[in-house]
Order: sequence, then structure tokens, then C-alpha cells
Amino acid sequence: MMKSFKFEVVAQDKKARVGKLMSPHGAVETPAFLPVATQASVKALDTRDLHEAGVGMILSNTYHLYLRPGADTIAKLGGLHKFMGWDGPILTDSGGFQVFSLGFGIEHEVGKMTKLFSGEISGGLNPGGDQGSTLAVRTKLCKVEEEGPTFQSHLDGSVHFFPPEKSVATQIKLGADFIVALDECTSPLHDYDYTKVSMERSHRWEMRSLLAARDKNMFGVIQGGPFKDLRVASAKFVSEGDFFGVGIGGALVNKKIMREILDWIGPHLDPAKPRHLLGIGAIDDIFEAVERGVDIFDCVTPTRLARAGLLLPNIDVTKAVYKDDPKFAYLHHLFRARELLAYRLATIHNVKFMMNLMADIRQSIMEKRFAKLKQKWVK
RNA sequence: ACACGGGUGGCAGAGUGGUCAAUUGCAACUCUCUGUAAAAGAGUCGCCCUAACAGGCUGCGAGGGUUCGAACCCCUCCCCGUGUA
Repeated sequence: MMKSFKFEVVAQDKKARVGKLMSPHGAVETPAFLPVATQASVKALDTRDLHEAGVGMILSNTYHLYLRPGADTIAKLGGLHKFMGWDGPILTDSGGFQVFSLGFGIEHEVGKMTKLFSGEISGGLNPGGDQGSTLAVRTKLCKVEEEGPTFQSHLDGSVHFFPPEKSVATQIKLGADFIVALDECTSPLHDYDYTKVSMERSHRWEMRSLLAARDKNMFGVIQGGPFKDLRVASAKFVSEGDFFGVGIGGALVNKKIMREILDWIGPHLDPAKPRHLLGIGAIDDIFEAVERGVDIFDCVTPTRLARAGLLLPNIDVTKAVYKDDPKFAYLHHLFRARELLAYRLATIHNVKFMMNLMADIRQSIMEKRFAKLKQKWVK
């Protein structure tokens, strides 16, 4: 059978590279940014909006779609592409991030990035008085065991054992072009010992994921938190494993450590494999990562910020100064009035901004002037 | 003119003798968001002072009174709404 999944590097400017990622649903040029469509929807946009914004590929979520509407339902309806009317490539995340965000993340109210230094964490996990969060139930909805994670649905409380084999089977049912091995995303608050135990377990889960998927279109995920020896070990594991691509996940802690991690793992990555920095999408982070050889990004930030009225690169349209600004007055009004159109327009803007940015980045690499472009955007 | 009802912080609107510098909503302002439980969350919001706590000052239409103590009770005045002439 012909291999329709392929990645090739077509140009390089130092470590930064331009590549082509091919799938049965078309090719995508890298460095690429994937808008996140967790529940088979890039929030506020339809697929026509995505096309018009220049989106090539999107990321969707296995766990969320498994819970609702259910992978069988989507499979019966012809798969995720048909279901949501998207004909471009789709990458599904495994649910590994939810192992963290619905587990440890809920319990400690942290994300994979944090402003805390490891020495400060003991003082309390909720600095700044964050009592009133209605989202956080404060009971973790996921527990981790060797065989796999067990989730308690945030929708109806039902319990779901979600081992690697189930994640993979679900992703196959969804019909994703690229899939991700199940891992556990660790927290910046985890210490070396836990991070090591978790990483090794993730490696076992990833091997099982690989076995469950016969195709090679799977991304393994590098874990290891902020610890150099772990990151290097994990990089070798994933890069040498029989994965189609390399995912870089887990606790990146902060921008500086993220850069260090990329520097640590860089030499151990197979240059022929695409590298996806999971969940990263701030403009400066993208430049830093592309400079270190990352090819693919996904992040909720552009779409989430848009819904809060923040237009990339840096405008908060909800601020009163834009009330009479001919350029922003309408959007300002839509946000103030809570008109639904506000979310769509702002999201289109941010997604389009990201697409343009990535195109500029690719162009600059082709023309060997990436460093110069970076200078324009970073600091 | 008379009779009711009412005048509270930028606006709306609670409070009706002490726990009130005053509930709440809106507006305003600040911060946060990185593999989405997010059309989200946190905070400030009379003035002075403090990093903060504390403290001081002014304050519920105006003026006066009762009281240990008044946004709240009484009197006079001003203004607004409704009704009757």
C-alpha cells in the first residue's frame, strides 16, 4: 500500500526548517500552526472561516470527542472530516493532556507553564486569592495507574478507563490523519522523582500505543519535565522509536526552560521526522522554537484570547480607548454588547494572524533571513 | 395649590437607628490565560495615608433637630413622578 503520509524538509536556515507534511487530506507547509478544534470545532469558526484564514491543518481532541458525541457516532457519520466538514488534515491529541489538566491540573490549579519557581511552590498552590473559580471543582477527574488513566467525565460523572489502546482505537475511529501516542503530561510542580516515574510510564504507554496503531502516522511524545537527563532520554526514546513524528510535551515550566529543553533534545532528534511542540503558541515562543528546529505548533491561545477580546499581536479591543476608534469601534461594541459575532470576528483575526505569521516565518527561512524576522518580533 | 410616592456612590437600584464607606447589577480600570471543563477567571472601584493591616477625613437632595449614636426618626426648604383640582 502506498504511503501517503510523508514529511520532508525542503529548506533550512541554520536549525530552522521549512518542510512539507503530506497526508491523504493534503499537504501542509511547516513551520505550521494548528488551530485547536477540541470538540470538532475551532471555537466560533466554521470550516469556511478556517479556509479563508488560510488554515491548513487543525488539531482535535480524542478524549473530548470520545465523551461527546462518541467515537462510534462520528465513525458512523463518516469520520471526523465529514462530521465537521473539514477536508484538510487533522491531528488528534490523545487525551494525554487531559490526564494532567483534569487530574493534577485541577487539583493544584496549574497549567503546564507557570510563573512560580520551583522553590516557591511550597508556600501555597493558589497564590493571589483565587477562591471563586466556578470551573474548578477541586476534585481531580483523572487518576493514573500503570495500566492507564481513569477519567471521571466532567460531563456526567461517569467513569472511563482510558488506556493507550483505547485512545488509539478512538483516534482511528475518528479518522484522524495524524494521531498522538497516549502519554501523561507532567506538571511544573512535579519533582524529579515523579517526573521520572511518569516519563517511564509514558514511554510504556507510548509503546503500547504504537502497537495498537498499525500505521506510522503517530507522534510519540517527549516528556521529562525540566530535567535534562530525562528530556534527553525521552528524546532518544521517541526519536528512535517507530513513530512518524516527534511530539514535545509535558511541563515546559517557563519560556526560558522551554528553550533549554529544546536545546537539550535537539541533537537527539531524527532530522527526518517532523517535530511538534505540543500546546505552544505565543509569538515569541514560536520564534524561539522554530529557531531550534520545531516544525509544528498548536495552541489554544490565539482562539481563547480572541474570545476575551485580545487581538494579536497585542490589542485589547474591550478597552474604552477603542470606543471611538474607527478601526476598532465596531468590534469594541460587539464585545461590550456580548454579541456573538465578536467572538467570530476576533477569532478569525487571530487565526489569520497566526497563519500570516507562519507564512512569513517560512518565507524568511527560505530566504535565509529568519534571524532578522525574529528580531522584529521578539523583544 | 392639595394628596400620595420618591430624592443613596458614574448610572440603575438595595438598605430604613448601631454589625454602613454603604448589598447587588452595569459602566470603568488592572491582571491572568501556552497539547481548551474557558463566549473564561481574579482583583480594584469616595478622598488621604500604607507594601499591606491599621488609621484619618468627607458622605446617602439642602439646612436644622432628636439620640450616646442617623442614609435610616422629626421639622423646614428645594427638586422629581403620579393623581386631584
